[in-house]
Formats: sequence, structure tokens, C-alpha cells
Amino acid sequence: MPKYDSQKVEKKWQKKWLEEKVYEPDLKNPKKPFYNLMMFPYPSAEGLHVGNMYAFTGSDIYGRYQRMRGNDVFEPIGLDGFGIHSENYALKVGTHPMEQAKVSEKRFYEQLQAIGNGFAWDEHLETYDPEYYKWTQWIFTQMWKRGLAYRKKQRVNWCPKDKTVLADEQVEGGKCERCGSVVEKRELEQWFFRITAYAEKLLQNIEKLDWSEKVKIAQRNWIGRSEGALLKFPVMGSKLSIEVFTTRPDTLFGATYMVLAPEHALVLELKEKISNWKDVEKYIESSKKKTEDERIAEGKEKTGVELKGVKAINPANKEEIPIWLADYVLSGYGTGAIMAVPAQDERDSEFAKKFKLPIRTVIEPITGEPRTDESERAGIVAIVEDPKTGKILSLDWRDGGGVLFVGGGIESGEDLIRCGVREIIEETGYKNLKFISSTETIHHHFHAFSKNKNRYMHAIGLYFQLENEEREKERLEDHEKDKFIVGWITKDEAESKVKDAMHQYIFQKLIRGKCYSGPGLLANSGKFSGMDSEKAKWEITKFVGGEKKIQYRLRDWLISRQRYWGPPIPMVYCEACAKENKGEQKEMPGWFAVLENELPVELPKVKDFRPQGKGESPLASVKDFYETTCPGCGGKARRETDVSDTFLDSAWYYLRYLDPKNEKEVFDKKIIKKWLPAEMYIGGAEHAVLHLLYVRFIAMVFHDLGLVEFDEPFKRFRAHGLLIKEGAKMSKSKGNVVNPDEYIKKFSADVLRMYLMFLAPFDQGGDFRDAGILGIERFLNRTWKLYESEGKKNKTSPAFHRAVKKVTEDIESLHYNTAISALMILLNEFEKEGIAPEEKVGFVKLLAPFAPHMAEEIWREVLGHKTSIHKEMWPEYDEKLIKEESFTLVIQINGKVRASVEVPIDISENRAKETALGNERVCALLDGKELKKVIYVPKKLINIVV
RNA sequence: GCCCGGGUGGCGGAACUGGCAGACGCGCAGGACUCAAAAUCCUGUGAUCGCAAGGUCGUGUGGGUUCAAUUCCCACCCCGGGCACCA
Repeated sequence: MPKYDSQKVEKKWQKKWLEEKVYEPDLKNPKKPFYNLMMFPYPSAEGLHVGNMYAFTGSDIYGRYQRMRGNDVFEPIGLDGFGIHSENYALKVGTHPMEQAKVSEKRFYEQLQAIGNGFAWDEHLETYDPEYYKWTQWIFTQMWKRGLAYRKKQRVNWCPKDKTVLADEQVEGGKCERCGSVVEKRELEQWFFRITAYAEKLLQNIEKLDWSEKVKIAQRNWIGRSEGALLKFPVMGSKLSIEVFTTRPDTLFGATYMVLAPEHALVLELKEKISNWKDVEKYIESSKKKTEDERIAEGKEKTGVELKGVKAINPANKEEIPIWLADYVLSGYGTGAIMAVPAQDERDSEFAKKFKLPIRTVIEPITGEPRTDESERAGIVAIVEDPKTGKILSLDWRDGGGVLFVGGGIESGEDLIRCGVREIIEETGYKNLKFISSTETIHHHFHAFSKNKNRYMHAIGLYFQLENEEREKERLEDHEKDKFIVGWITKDEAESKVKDAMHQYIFQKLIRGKCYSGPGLLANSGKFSGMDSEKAKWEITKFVGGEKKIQYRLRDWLISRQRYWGPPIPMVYCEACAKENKGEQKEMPGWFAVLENELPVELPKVKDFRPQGKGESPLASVKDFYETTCPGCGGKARRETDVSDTFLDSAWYYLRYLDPKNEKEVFDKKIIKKWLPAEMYIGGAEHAVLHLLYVRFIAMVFHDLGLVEFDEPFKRFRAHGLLIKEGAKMSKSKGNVVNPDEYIKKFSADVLRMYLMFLAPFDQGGDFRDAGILGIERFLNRTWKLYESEGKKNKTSPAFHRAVKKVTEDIESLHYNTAISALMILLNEFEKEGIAPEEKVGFVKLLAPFAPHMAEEIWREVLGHKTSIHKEMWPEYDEKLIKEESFTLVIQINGKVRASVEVPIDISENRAKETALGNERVCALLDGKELKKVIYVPKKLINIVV
């Protein structure tokens, strides 16, 4: 038998698989269709990243396994080649994106071949192929026809480096997701998709999806549904009123002022009445100029200006309240105005404190949480005695906010009750809770404590910081010093004691509760006082004539990009029609979709494809491109010159895969019906709210257009983890990107595949270090050797059946690392015990998804089969054979393992106990001791308590 | 600040509904083979005390529940990811 030459063998099978069409299911007539989708990559032309390979391998193992389960697995591949990412690369290397795309495509596809995935190459597609983007544009026209695409002037995110607008989803912490530049705000007219129309459905459907939980949570948060009320606050001496959205209408009586976003339209309407207009104007200007970054740099420091001369009326208590302008209120959310309830809202509270606005408490916590009382704030030391250990613990509360023991000290027990300390004491069982003050305020408190010692507490001791020892001794001279001073601790000791759990508990409850924003009982709220806040919400809404309202955080999808490398938006604007108010949509005169038979609107090859930076695409200076005729009147018209967001390309690619060469239709409905929704979709968690939300949205629109029957495209979605390199994220800037090619050359694709999967659980990601790769190489070499040797055993072992079970279950749950470990254990067993014929067949099948090349080589060349192993049936295991006949009974004494004996699996409890108590070692250890209890856990252990 | 993950030997990681912590692999040490090295094979490998039998400690920290806690409860600390003034 020849030595295993991985390089040759892998190339041989990759070629053969293509010839034999092993991975090409019959798309039109599948028996058991199984769509195994993987997020397609953006080709960066530097080549395939080992991180891509990690993800692809994980998906492929699953696909290969499903194929061996008798499914017609469809595992397509393509390139998400349009977009800023690819365009920027082209700019960097100075090649035209169209040329660069060809280069990247070749390179990527070669690499994707080399990793040994079972891709259906016949159906490959590229988003920059006119045959593809023809349909991307067609989708745009469908959106338009359904009223889901519209133009709007809005403050949008502008990336100064990429010179284009960005969707909200593409801005991370005020910076461009791609290049990291600080995003600016620009007022531009742009195309949007009305994704908000589907907010509720996008949210509701999440429940029925079998998706990674973290992705579901991220989507829920992104959609951000909240239930509240719309309330109107009349402006004094005018017919105008300010409408606000609030989730807490129950706090209306505590609304002591209002805030409008600086962009709020009402400000201009009130201009005449505002006495300090200059200041107001200045504030508006300055907040307009502020970039996101500046806002973040300011932190949460509130700024604002009062609209002097105007007042609003609180509809609940008819109180006149001031109106402010502040940028902590966002124009894009709710109505762009709020009612401020500083007593019950953290942000309002901050603002009110800074600008000295009145604060009125309207919600009292039911459980006795602390009240905020600004005026009474100082440091406190609490001394607590643990009732069990008698240990004295202490805590220095400095600058706390919670509270009342200070200044006036504790006047009565009611104070304690009010702040909830008693509940805490009772709850925790710390009965002897004592409080004393810090050194600064000691005299004050000393008296208070002495006086109150027979009430809810009494002081037993005072701890002082060591450095003040002398001073404090002096100060205490007059008091009952000896009785109270129990010890001295250093500052460090005091600080370490702060960490004590009991204190932290109190700390949480008393000090950190800044301003109370939870539910409770209403106070200072007229006839609603005393009512439960939940109930009061709708009662008060009704009382002031407000209406219930559901608000979403989700905003419409900004689809235009002022770049070159994307599908031109297939719209035409006719000025003449606009003047006559003609057009396809009433709200948008002059606009027409390009006719279907004129699609695609081809992206012209222009020399200067550089972004312009004027809020216009490079296409805006290509006359040949934008000059066209109006589909409405036939006159001169101008094409839209923006291109669409890359995420539109990837929002429907999975549909096109099934019929990529269809020239007549976007896809074949019959085929779609057979294959979708997809059984499995695997991809990166970084797309949790971008791609994965858009793709669902487009599917829903297709559903409503009657194009598809499903309204969710993927039954299962699993996010893979992130592959990092020696503890750090792989990135070009760090220069630690690992190229799989060299590893494939040095070892083999099989070795690299298995190594990547063995690193860590697939959904967790892993740390790529060269260190462990030898282990996998050895494993595969030993496997090869095993098949070289003659089997001398005939009977299939239970170990084999156990391994089949383990590997099967692990692949299904994507726990590839433990599946591989099970294969290793089995190999160890075979090397020791020999391998039976059935095991020889089974083992190589178990290996096939992980190391497809070697498995095929063994299957065909060594075992002499004519057809591919990858179309063989997955081995079955026999539950009966897995059952053990005996088990190791562990004998514990007081929870510690003292002995173990091998006993039959069906041993009775009594018999087991007898065995345990009869054990020599146990007898010796138990000698003379009285048995208190014997616990028997079937098939596990016996614990003898003495 | 909020929401998700996570914290286990020298390292990557394993441990089902609480039941022998450290599977599997890497690394390391010792041995075999070899003139030698590599490769391969065998043995050992959490810490600590002990000549040994064996004992003690040990899953981020501090508490708790339990016959028994990596696993459950409370609080805290740290790391990774996401969101971030969303009323």
C-alpha cells in the first residue's frame, strides 16, 4: 500500500467529485431536499481568510452528514462581490473594480476548491454579474410598486472617508463599520425601504424560528418595540400643542418640564413667542454641527436651552411647565419631544439637577427601596456581625446617595423602614445590623446611635481608619469610648471588607438606586395617588385624552449609496412630469421605475470610479449613463445615479442559487417551493441585525407579493464563533491574518479542516495557534496505517456503537470538537484491540464529513468501492449494544470518594449498599462510626454519611 | 450604563437532567528504536505533603442551599461580543 500523499490525493478527488457531480442534487426533482446554506463571502482578493474556511468547514461537515443521511443536500457557493469592501480594495491596488472582480473571483474559487467542501459549483453566482443584479434591480422596482421604496430628505450618516451615506446598522459607536472613520450627519435626500412597515411581523416571527438565541435577542432589541401612550401638552396662549410619546404615562403628574429635540419643527412655529431666540438658535446650530463622535465624547453630560416666554400645560394637573430644547432627546424617535419626569427617569433627573428644575416624586416603590434625597448625603460605615461566624464586617459608604442616616441622623425607626433596611435585615438573616458613621461625621452620629440603640439597632463598635487613630481617640474622649471601640483597621482592610457580600447587597439596594424608575404606587398624583403604577398607566392616559401607541426603535432602511461599485438604482426622474404632478406614486411625482424589459440598468465601465464626496455617486458625472427618456411621457429624463446598498444583493441570493441562469424570471416558483425554507443556515453572528434582518424583510415582501409561500426563509440558523489568532482578532491592520493556503500545502486540507474544528466548539470560535495541529496530523496518519493493517478481529465492539452515537449526536448539535475526540478515542481502541470488518466500513464513514479526501481514498482505493463514500449511508448504532453490563460503583464517605467497585448494571439498591458497606477499605474507614444516612444513586454511587 | 456569552491544569478544551473534575489533543518529562537526529512507539503528567500506602487542597472571588455544587441560588470581580441618552 502506498504512502498517503495528501496533496495528490486531495487534488485527485476534488477533480473526480466535480466530474461525477457528487454534490449536484437534482434541483427540479429532489427526493429529500435539504438546503444547507452558508453565508457567501465578500471576496477581498487578498484571498480566503482562515476564518472563512473555519465557517465553511463547519457548514460543510453538517452538509456532508446530511447527505449521508440520505438527503439531497444543496450546498451552493457564490461571491458577494459588490460593495464598498471590494471597491475600496480596488481603489487601494489601483485596479478597476470590474477587473479586480475577475482576479478575486478566480483566486477565491480556487481556494474554495482546495478546502474540500461539497459545493454545488454549477449554481455559483456573483452579485456583480449583470444577470444577477438585473434581478436585484427588479426587486427594487417591486418595492417601489408596493410603496415600500421612497425618497426622503433626512439627516443621514455620512462617512467622510468612504464618501457615502450609511444605514444606521452600518454605524458602530459613531464610527463607520468598515473604515472606522467618525461618521458625520448630513441632510440629504435618499432612497429608503419601508422596513418599519414589517416591524411587528419581524418581531412576532422571531418566536417561531429555530435560530441561535443570541441572534434572536439582538433582533428583538434592534426592533425595540415599546408600548406607551401619546399625550398632548397644550402650549400656553396658543392653539399649538406638544405631543409626546411616553412608556410611563403613570408618571404624568411628575412631569415638571418638557424637552424638544433641537430639530423639532415646533420650535420655528413658536419663534415669535420665544424671548431668547438668539440663544435658542445658537443651540440648534451647535447641536447640528456636532458629530456623533463629539456627542459621545461629551458623554452623557446634558446640554440644553430653555425656550423662554413659552410654557406648556401639564394636562393632568394643569400646571404651567417650562419647555426646553436639548439634544438628549432624539428627533428620530417617538415624536421628538418628551415630558420630563426627573423623579422617575435617570436622564431627566440629571438634566433637572443641572438646570435646577423642580423634581416631584410620583412613584413610591412598594418594596421599600430607598428614596433619593440629595440634601442628605455623606459617608457611612456600617458594621455588621455575621450571626453564624460572629465575624465583624464593615463597609465604608462614601458619597452614597441613598440616604438618611446622615446629617440629621436617624430620627426614628420609620426612617429605617422607609428605606427598606429592615426588610433587608430580615431577608438576609443578619439580625445584628449596626450602623455607625464615617470618621468625618462621627460626632454627629455618635449621639444619634447612642440615642437609638434600643430601637432598630444599637452600635456595638466603631472602626476607624488607622491613620486617624490618635485624632479619633481624642475626639471620643467624652463618650463611652471603651464600650464602643472594638478595633482599628487600615484603609485597605476597610476597602477589602467592602467587598463582602452582605454589604454589597445593601449597597445595591440603598446606594446605587439612584433615582427610582421601577413600578410602584402613585403619589402626589391627585385622585390617582395610591394606585398601582401599571394600572394607572392607562387610567391616566384616558384621563387626559391620550392614546395608546406602540413605538419601534427600528428605522427605515437607507438603501442609497453614493458609490460606484453596486447595482444602479433602477429609477428615472422626469422633471416635466414632476411639474405636472404625474408619476407612479402620488407622493413622489416625477419618479418612474425602469421597465422590466429594460433591466438590467448596466453599470457602465467608467474610468473615474472614485467617490465624489459631494453626496453624489460617480455616475452623476457620466452623461451617457444618466440621460434617458421618461417612461411616463417619453421626454428627456434623468436616471437615478446612486447605487443600492450591498445588503440588498445579499438579501435574496439564496433564492437565486436554485435557478441562477433563469433569464425570464427572478426564480422558478416550483423549485423554490421544494427547497425553501432552508433547513440550515450558518453564518457569522456579526450579521445578527444587518443581513439577517434584511433577508427576512425581503422574504416577507416576496411572500406578500405572492412570489413565495414561506414568510421566513431559514428554518434553522446557527451562528459560528469567531476565529482569533493568539488571543487577538485577526485583522489586516494587525497583520495576523492566517492564509489557509500555506497550511493546506504544509499539511493538507483534511488536517486543517479537522484542526479548525477540533479547536473549540463551533459556536464558540477558537484561537488559532500552530501548536495543536500536529495532533490531528498524527491522528490521520494513524488512521491511514490502521487501514493498511490486516483486521484480526471479527466482532464489532460496543465501543464502536458508542462512538457512532456520540459522533452522530455531536454533529447534529454542531459540537464538532467532541465528535473528533470521540473518533480519536475509537482509533485508540482499534489500535489496542484490532478492528473488525464492520468497524472498518463504519469508521471511515464517520470520518468522511471531517476528512473527506482521506475518507474517499480509503473507501475507493483501499476498500475498493466504485462510488463515492459521500453518497453512502451513515452508520447506524445499536442501542442494545451500547448498554453496559456493569458499571463502576463509586463509594463515598461524607461526599469523598473512598473506593469504587465494579458491579452488575442491574444491581438492586440493597445489594449495592451491602457491597459498599462490605468493602474492606470502607469497613476500615467506618470502623466504630455510626451511620447516619446512606444515599444510593442508581448506576452512579453510594454516599455514606457518618 | 444595559443586553448576551464566558472565566476549569503549562496550553486548547471535556464533564448528560447536581453524583469519580480535568475526556480528547498539544506541550513537557522519562524510556524504547537510532551512530545521531527527525519520525514513530511505550510510560508519566492539577497542586501540595509523604519513602510509601495514603492524606489535604483545587473549576474567577465571597457567601448560601445540599449527603454531594464546575453544575442550583445571592452578591461581586475580570475577559469577549453587541447596543448605547429609544422617553
